Amino acid sequence: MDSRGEQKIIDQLRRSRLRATGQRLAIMQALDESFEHPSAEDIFNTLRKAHPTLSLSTVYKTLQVMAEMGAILTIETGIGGLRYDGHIHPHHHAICIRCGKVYDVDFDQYPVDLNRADIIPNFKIRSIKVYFSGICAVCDSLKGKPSAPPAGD
Amino acid sequence: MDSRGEQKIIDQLRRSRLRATGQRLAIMQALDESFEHPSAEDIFNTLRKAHPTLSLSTVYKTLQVMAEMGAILTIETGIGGLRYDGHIHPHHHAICIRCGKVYDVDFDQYPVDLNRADIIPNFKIRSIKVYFSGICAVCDSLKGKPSAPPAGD
DNA sequence: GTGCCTGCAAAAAATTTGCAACACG
DNA sequence: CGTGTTGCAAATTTTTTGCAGGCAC
Repeated sequence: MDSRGEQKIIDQLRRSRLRATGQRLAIMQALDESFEHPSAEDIFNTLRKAHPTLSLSTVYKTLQVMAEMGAILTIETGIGGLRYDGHIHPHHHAICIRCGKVYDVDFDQYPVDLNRADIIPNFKIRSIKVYFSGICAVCDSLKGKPSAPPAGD
Repeated sequence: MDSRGEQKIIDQLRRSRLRATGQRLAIMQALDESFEHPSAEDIFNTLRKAHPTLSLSTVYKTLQVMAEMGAILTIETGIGGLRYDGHIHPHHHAICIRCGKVYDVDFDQYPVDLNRADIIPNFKIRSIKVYFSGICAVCDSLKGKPSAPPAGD
């Protein structure tokens, strides 16, 4: 493992007084290489061949720690559990409410103001998330129209 | 129950070819009257006195149906489960990642373009959600700084 | 009446926790 | 070597499902 940011991750962990363990580097690398917005279980399954002793609960704990550090992003799909994104440059996500797949949306395609620390008095904003929720092309081609006109949710 | 929109809700259900049952009206009314962004269980607990036979699974099913109709909004907090909002005028949400409380943010305070059906080719957008995630005033006053500088998540 | 809905209980899914053994620094 | 981490299993939390009876239309 020596994806573009191994040392950067180690430094980031150290700065947070956390140890740079093999599990953490493996999980970070898996996220770095995936563009599928994997769940904790996805990551676990990806890594279990190369790391047979890795446990699912370690994956959960590690993802939590990294999200708290700001090293990765969490994506709430509203379908099933949380998903994770190792690519933290500003961008948005489009989530299919039928199949749960998550697509990236360029920030430049839908720019928003990221420096608005004062939206709510005394609320310390750590991130602004924009989700486009709807039906993806694949699902839309599979089924007919829903009974009610799409809106909300 | 005759909050401002009982008949409107019945019509909305009918339009979706759904039956207007007492449970559905009660749940809708509870959402209409709450500004706490309740969870399914919150709603269940609110209604159980007046509706002793109401079941939690009915609450889940009803909320799901209403979200699909676009009659209510779902809020993914990333902490615990889904939360619901009966007030569907355009607005955003700020979520405290420590206590899970959800605050409303005026749309005018942070306007975004809601008519961008073309962000992703062939993706049918049903809603655009903007979440501000961070630490609310109450939680911030309770604890000192975290070990790492806030960012991401 | 007919078929959609509900309630109940049980199952599934998603995540957290306690604790002894282990390894990073 | 001491303390943060891990792995394992069990516990929680959140949501879904199957099915018989009930109610809206």
